[in-house]
Amino acid sequence: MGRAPCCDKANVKRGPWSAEEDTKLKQFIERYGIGGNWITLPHKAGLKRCGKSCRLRWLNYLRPDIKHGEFSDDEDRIICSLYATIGSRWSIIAAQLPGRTDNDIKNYWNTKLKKKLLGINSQRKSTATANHHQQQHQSQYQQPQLLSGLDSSCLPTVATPSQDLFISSFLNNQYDQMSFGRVERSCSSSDLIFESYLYGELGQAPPLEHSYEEIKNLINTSTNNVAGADAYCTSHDDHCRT
DNA sequence: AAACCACACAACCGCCGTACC
DNA sequence: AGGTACGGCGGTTGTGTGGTT
Repeated sequence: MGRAPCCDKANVKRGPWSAEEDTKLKQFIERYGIGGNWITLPHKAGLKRCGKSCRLRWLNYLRPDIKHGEFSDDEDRIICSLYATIGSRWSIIAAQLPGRTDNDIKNYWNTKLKKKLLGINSQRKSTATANHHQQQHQSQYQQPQLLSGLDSSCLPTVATPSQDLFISSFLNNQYDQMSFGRVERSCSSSDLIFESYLYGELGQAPPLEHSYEEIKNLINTSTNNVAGADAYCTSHDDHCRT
């Protein structure tokens, strides 16, 4: 038997929030706080929404300290560095970027940063199809824009059985537990550092122990290797094939 | 001008850990 | 000790928008 649903789905509004709902939620929380219970909050606030939906709306959009707009290069670097170390632990990554939410970072990674790493310009599918061979050529010789500009000090050291495998995994977020386990476990970075992330004791991305020069160099040639193995991301669907 | 397509981002879903009874 | 309710998380889906054909 599964758990009881958190709300009566038939009687709650779903989909995009209206300005009026935003105002109601914001004013209620500013006046009374969350009150320790998201499930009862919508009823108290006069909203026909699921408590979880209210929580998400507040945390990801309405909170006063939310930072909207473009990610800076520094933020890019921090995200890349942490992603390489701990994988898709968005909440932990978000904890290192004040004003950014896990959802924000996750979306940013999936839609922009991953492509930026791959050095793929956002091109229309039709163009991509028409220029498929040309793109393959570009992906082989074009340096990944982000990593080529990275300060190696911001990058973690990662020791994996196969560096090529790491590169493609890093780019595609496909960590394989059977082959090399979770990345933070195979890192030479200590568990202590990882714990620091967890408990938010560091106000900024911690100094990482070693240079990532080797990985950086590999990244520079990775698209060559990856494309050579026919394991590249298509420009239109983010799905990587091997 | 309309249809189509891809992208960006908001929102939802389902699972997990934990606190509480 | 076991069950329940809740918060939090990551993955996925839905929707609006703008560009292209």
